[in-house]
Amino acid sequence: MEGQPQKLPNARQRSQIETRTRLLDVAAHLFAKDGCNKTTTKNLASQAGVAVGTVYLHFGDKDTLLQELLKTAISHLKQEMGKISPGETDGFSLVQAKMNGLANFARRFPALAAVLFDPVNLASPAGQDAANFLTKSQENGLMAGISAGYYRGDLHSGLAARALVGILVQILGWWARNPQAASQTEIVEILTELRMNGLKSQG
Amino acid sequence: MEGQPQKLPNARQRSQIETRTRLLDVAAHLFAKDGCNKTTTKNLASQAGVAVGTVYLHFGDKDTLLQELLKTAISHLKQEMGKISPGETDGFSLVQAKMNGLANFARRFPALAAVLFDPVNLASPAGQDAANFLTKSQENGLMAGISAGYYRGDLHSGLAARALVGILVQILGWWARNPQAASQTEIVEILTELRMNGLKSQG
Amino acid sequence: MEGQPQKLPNARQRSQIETRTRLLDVAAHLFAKDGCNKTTTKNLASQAGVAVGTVYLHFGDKDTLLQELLKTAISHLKQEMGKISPGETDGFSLVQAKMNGLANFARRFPALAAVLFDPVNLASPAGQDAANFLTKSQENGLMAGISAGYYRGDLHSGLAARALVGILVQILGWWARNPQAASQTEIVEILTELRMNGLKSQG
Amino acid sequence: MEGQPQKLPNARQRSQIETRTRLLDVAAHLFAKDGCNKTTTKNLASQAGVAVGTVYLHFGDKDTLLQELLKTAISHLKQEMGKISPGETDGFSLVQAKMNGLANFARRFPALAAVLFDPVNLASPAGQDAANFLTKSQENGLMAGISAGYYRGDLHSGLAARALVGILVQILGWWARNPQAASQTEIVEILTELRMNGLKSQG
DNA sequence: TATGAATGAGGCTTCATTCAT
DNA sequence: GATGAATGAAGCCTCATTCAT
Repeated sequence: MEGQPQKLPNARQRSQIETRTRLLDVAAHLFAKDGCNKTTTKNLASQAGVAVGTVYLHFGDKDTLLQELLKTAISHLKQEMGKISPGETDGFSLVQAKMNGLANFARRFPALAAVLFDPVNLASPAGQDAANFLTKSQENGLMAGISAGYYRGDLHSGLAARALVGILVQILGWWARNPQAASQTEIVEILTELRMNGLKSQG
Repeated sequence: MEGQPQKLPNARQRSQIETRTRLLDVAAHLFAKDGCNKTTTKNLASQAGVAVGTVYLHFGDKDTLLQELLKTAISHLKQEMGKISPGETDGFSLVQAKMNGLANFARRFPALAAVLFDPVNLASPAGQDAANFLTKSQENGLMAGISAGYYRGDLHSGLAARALVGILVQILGWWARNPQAASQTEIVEILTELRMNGLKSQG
Repeated sequence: MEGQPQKLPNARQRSQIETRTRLLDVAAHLFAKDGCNKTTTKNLASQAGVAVGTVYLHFGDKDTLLQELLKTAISHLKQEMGKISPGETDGFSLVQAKMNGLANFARRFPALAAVLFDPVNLASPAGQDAANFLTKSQENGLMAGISAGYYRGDLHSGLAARALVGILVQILGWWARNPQAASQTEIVEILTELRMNGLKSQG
Repeated sequence: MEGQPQKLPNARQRSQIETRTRLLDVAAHLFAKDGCNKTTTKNLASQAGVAVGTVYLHFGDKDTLLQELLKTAISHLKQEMGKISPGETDGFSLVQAKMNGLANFARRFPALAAVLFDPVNLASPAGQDAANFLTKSQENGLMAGISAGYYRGDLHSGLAARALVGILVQILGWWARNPQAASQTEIVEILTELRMNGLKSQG
């Protein structure tokens, strides 16, 4: 090995443990850019500097790779949401903090966010868990808000949760792909306002 | 002749326009059920009781067929929206009427609605027009509302329009596929409320 | 009929007997421009202002249509060659007269010439007759020339005939498609010279 | 293992380069026999003992495969022509040597010659390079001959080159497909004679 | 672990031809 | 004779996946 001429670092030169990580990383970026369906495993492999077979060695199939990606995304999202001060109990502040957590996730992991907030992925079999998590956590938040009196008691929480996920997918998925198109403040503001006050003027 | 076994009347016996209509109808249902990408032209043709070539005779290619479908959907949607009484000027009532128009469309043309409110279709080249129409009409509504003072003047209308489209796609697309899962009243209510008051309790 | 509004003359308005002629004419031009294989029967029919079925009514299939075209071409060619004065007995003058006859044909019927001198057509089953005619007539001319002492007695006439056909296909087929690129005089000269003296300088 | 039935070594056991070579070889023979258009990729693959995908793995598409074939043919042809003694300066001998080089190529690589001297291929987009090479090299030879005084100064070299290519396509293309129908001597003789003296008797 | 040539089912599209009107 | 919607075999190409090295 020491006799080898200098090369750009490729898969062999890097730690094997890194391979899996790099594959996930490259996959996140390609899936974010072109979508999972339009990203071929061959392209993914070559971008990652490994052979196609290696992808299958690590993930079994493309679907599992997507699942892993979504799992990772959810994990980072949870971590971000976990940073919210538990003292936050005021309705508006709490929602704002949550929306900020979501936006933080999208800003820090734009590729993962683009993959997570991609309706195609959420609708695929591999995305069931992620979709359920998003819907459930929205629904839980809503139900907690109802219990606490922040939200109307007659709210159809399932339906509302669905709508909220739609907003997140549309806004955060877009923002993750176009971070320069809006500031985090704007994103958090629209998400919070829409949830708390709708669009109506504060008359 | 009398000895011949009964034959189903084949496509050649049916009129051209009937075939085209049937193809659009079958395509709408298949695209609604499985998505455009997972619907093969062969399957579409056989479900419609015609040969593959017939699909291409009528639509040139799959993309054009999708476009036709979306055009039809938009046309029905516009028609439904056109029924709104022009006297409706009150903010809440107007929004409610609009949401009801959308829901009417989804109820009356569930397959077309499922195709129209499918993010994959809206993101495809064939869906550009439809996507633009949806976004523009949301944005126009928002700007009219701002002018009329119903909505906050500092609303980032592009961002808000995006969010609203996300809600429609999520709620109406889902409802079109699962009409039994919610009543039209519930759908209209959540759409209207979310837009006018957000989710917070009317305290 | 008299009550009909004026229309561009289409198949119905023209004599039915003309239909066949028009089909042959349009086919000649399309085959000349794009080749037989790239000309679809649908396109042919629409250019001729008739329905696809009509093509099949008149010619049975595409191959037969090509055959008819080649037959017509050969017929015109023969007619042109028949104009050569039977008194022409001198070797050079005779060849020149023949080459001029060929060039006349190509000039007067450029589309037919382009179809006839198209190697793809000559190689197709439908072109066997035409190919044989061309080769045979070249060979006959050569053998006559040999008998008359104008050509070398040890000439491999089959081989030479093949070469001559190659020249005709290449030169006349090209000229038929690009009549402006060379004058008839130049065409006749090169064909005659090549045959009589080769390319060698007259030293 | 010993219980396993004997298997033909499949493509996977063979080296990449071997497969590519075999594909080119089989393609050359099929294209020579039936023409490129009538050779299906499926048939090509099965004749080569590989799956369809393998063809596309190696060549991207059918056109590129044809190009490779033509490139190879030109390369062999150039090699053959390169063997001509540079001392050959006499007009007749030089032409004879060149014609012999061409015939050597056709004799040694009959399939490639049949593909190269196929007017359909030369007219296709993939054949542009090859067609240009053939025409150009004929034209160069002619212009050199004119300079050296071997050919008439008033020769329309573009037209003459066209005629010469026509002869080569017709004679060598045919001979490559029917090697038994004429001896190399005959081929070289007719090509040389036609070019140097035409067909007339040496009176 | 890693490789990457090979696989082959399956998708989209074309077009010569038919046949009921 | 004429029509033209319909047919369907067949072609080209893609890409997730496998497996011998």
